[in-house]
Parts: sequence; structure tokens; C-alpha cells
Amino acid sequence: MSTLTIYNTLTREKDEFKPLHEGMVGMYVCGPTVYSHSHIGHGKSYVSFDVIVRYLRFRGYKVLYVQNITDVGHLTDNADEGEDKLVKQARIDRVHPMQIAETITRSYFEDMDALGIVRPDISPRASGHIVEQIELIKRLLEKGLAYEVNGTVYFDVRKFAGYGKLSGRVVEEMVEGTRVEVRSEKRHPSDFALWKRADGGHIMRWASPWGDGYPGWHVECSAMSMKYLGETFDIHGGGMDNQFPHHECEIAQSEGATGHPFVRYWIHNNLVTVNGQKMSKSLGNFVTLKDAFTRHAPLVVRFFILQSHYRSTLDFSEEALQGARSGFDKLANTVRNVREELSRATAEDRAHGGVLDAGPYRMRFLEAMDDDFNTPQALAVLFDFATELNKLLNAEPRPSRATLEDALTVFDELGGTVLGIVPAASGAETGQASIEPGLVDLLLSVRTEARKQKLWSFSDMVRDGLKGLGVGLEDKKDGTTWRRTS
RNA sequence: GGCGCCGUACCCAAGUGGUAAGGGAGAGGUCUGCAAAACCUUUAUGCGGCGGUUCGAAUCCGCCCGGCGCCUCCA
Repeated sequence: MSTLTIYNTLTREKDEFKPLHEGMVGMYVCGPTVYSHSHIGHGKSYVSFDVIVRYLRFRGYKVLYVQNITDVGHLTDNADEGEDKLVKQARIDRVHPMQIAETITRSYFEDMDALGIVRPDISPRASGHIVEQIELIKRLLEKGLAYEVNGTVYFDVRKFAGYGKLSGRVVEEMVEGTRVEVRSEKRHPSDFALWKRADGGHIMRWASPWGDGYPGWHVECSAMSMKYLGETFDIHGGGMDNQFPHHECEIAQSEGATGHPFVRYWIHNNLVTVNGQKMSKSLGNFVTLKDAFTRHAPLVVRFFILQSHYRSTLDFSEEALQGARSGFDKLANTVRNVREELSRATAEDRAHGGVLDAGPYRMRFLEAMDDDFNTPQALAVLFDFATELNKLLNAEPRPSRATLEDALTVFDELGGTVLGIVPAASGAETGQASIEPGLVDLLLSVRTEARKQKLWSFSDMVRDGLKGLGVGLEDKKDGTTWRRTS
């Protein structure tokens, strides 16, 4: 097996992956701020990290995957001023902020489940870890890396030498040209809030050594990741837009407090564009997943995402999604045909027949995934494999049972377990007891009889009618098969 | 202004020194009562442009053109 390499933002190159503890991986990914429904950008991000987790597990690592739910703390305009997003939405909807958080959290998991994303092992809520955040801030104050002003605690950026190492920024150079307004309270414009004083009407507030307030922008991720994964862990992921300042600040807080390296591999996925333009909350041009799912099956969206590399931007367009759908169908058809042929081969106890060695395809797939999770290339391997299998399925002698079994294993493991785009056999294929498949079969036998009598317009009527109901027919040499097409 | 990314066929998209993956769409063909599915052939002497390094460059270097991102929230 080749070695797994991961593009590490910290080193700016593909590093060989070696976990801190043999066989175990601690991984943290920045989760959503739950104040509005997830959009396709979230989809791309979490599908990408889902495949990374799946692949690591497939490769035999025991992965502990932690992804936070931010239900407090992020602000609307800049790091130090502005309104809490949850509070703002709550005011608009005239409900308690936690009601928004709860509703949106459910919505988020609903969408992620639809995309076939394996749930994180732990989904810690920021509001449930206020104590840990306060403890972290206390440690930073004790070490002299933070200071308090009027109930607000700031991180003193100039006291932490490593500030800027992730994003390649130099503190002194950042001041000029930025739009960060200098707040007189702060010792340096780049200092960021760890704890914020809650003014009069602020609903989300907690008691702290510095008075009533709420956690700053970045502490939750440091506090929660270290709580569950330890002070140094293997992988931290997130969107590229979080590289600075969010992740930079996380490093400063965590390493400042512990004195140890925080994260060994930083993984950043690229963003989604719509019509070539960045999709963002402030631009208001985002497409929610729920909206996308009304036009495209969730698995097609997942397939579409995996057709480009996680570090590339992905341009969302209806045309591209249509193309993805056709490609996805092609792969799904092949898997279905292999399953059907296998049940025939099993029934006739077919020991000999056409042969295709799955080994080379499996190897190429793993090599692609080992190369910084190159899912487009891995998919290309599955397509190559499908083409060869289709040839075999059309040829005489019929493929051997062993070949079909191997092929199915490849599809189930690589396409299913790793990429998550090959679902388990559907009800119709497994003969699930239901009246509907029985009725379709009955119609098909009637139509077959009609075709024997060359009653073409009659048989076409049945076919067209079923098509309208989302059942597609295929007349093959050894009989007619059907599948759901919508 | 500072830092960074990208530009590959009609569309999407891999490939980072060895002579252009894969998917979609189009054209032609095989099979079929017709479809559908599948298979075969075909569609970039060419990788934004111009130079340079090299036996050899889409891949490395320089300049230019075009698009985008971060430096304020965002995955």
C-alpha cells in the first residue's frame, strides 16, 4: 500500500500522514453556526471531510471525529463589534435564540444525513462548554498572554510569537491596509476577544470571573477540541475562509495556553461559487441544500461534489448538476446490473465464465485516495472499472460468479463505504415485500405477452405509462428489467 | 495596499518534467420491433498569451492578460 499524504496548510505541502498515536486519529472539523439552513457550501465542506474520515477508517485507523455546533458567540460584522448572529435571527423571528439553535441544528443533521454523511462521534455545543472556555481564558491570563479591560478579555497577539504561522501573515504588516477599526481598549489592533462583556439587553450571557458575558469568537473550538482530543491532536479541518483569522487565533490560544503544538495537520477545503462568484452569507447568493434537493437527488449532489477535488473551488450550476446526474446514473446502472447478474450466477451455480481482475482498479483507487484524497481520480477509476464490467456483462460467456462477487465488493467498499455514493441494494433489487414491485412485475408480464404478439403500440403504452410514474423499462435479451428513475 | 489561488475541449474536471484521465453533451455505428441501457468510433498536435530553462513543459522560471479569494461574518 502506498503512503497517505495530506496537503497540510501549516507546511504548504503534501506531508506523509503519521498519526500521533499509532493506529488512532483525532480529528476536529469546524461545524456550523446554527442560525440559518445549511447551504451547498456546507454540503461541499462536510462531504469532503466525511470522505476523509471514511477513508481513514477504511485504511484501518480508529478515528475520533469531533465537530462542534456553534450556538453562541459568532458576531455579524467584525471580530469585536456587532451583533450575535443567533440573537439577531431570534429578534427577527421573535423567539429565544436557543430555539433558533435547536431548529437549525435539527435541520443541519437532516441535510447531512440526506447527503450520506456519517455523523461525527461527538457534536459538542459551544453553550454547553462555557466552563471549559472560561478555564482556558484563565490559563491565558495567568500566563500573561491575555488582558482584561472592562469585563472583556483580549488575547495579546504580540505576546505569542507564532501568530501568523498558519496563514503566512506578519502582525506588524497587517495593520496597514486592513479595515479593522482600532478599538481603543485593545493594545494592538489584531488582538481578539476571548470573553466579551454582555451589555444590558444581551440574552445569551453567562457569569464569569470578569462579570456577565459570553465567549469570544474563537475560544470554543480550542476548548472543545482539546477537551475531547487532547492538547495535541492530528487533524483539524475547516473552510479556507476560516484559515484567517479563526484558525490562526485557535492556534494562538491553544498553544499559548498549553505550550505544546496544537494541531499536526491542518486541512482546508475550498469554497463553492455560484456563477463564478463566491457564495456567501453577506452576498445573499447562497443556495440552501433543501432547495437544491428539490431539484437534485442528495446523492447526485454528493457525487457532484466528489467530482472535483476538495481543495478546488466548485462552481454550482444546473448544467453541471445535470451532467453529474447522468454520470451518477451510469455508475448506479452498472452496479445494479452486476447485482442482477450475480443473483443469476448464484442461482445457476456458475463457477466458470468471463473474468475481470478487480485488483488493479482497487490499487489505482487507493493510490488516488492516498494522494491527498483525490476523489475525482478515484471516481475515474470506478468509471474505468464500470466500462470493463459492462463489456463483460454484454459478452459471452457470462461473467463468472467470482468475478461478479469481486466487482460488487469493489463497488460496495470503494464506492459505498469510502465515497458513500453506492447505496446498499434497494428494495426492488432485494425483492422487498411490497405490493408495488409485484404490480410492476404483473404489468411487465402482460406487456411481454403483448410483445410476443407484436402489439407494439400496446406495449409502448405500458412503457410510456410506467415511465411517467418514474419506472423505467429496459428490454433485454433475457427479459425486461425495470428500475425507479425519479 | 499586503498575502494567496486559479485559467485544461461545447460544459464539469484530473493531471505539477516524459508526450493530454474521467464524466456530461454532440456526431457516427453495433444491438433492439422501436426505445432504453450498454459497447465501439469520433470531438484539445493542444493545456489564457509571449518569452526562458531543459533532450523533453500543461507541468519549472519571468513578464503580460483575464477571473477569484483572504486581510470584516461565512464551510
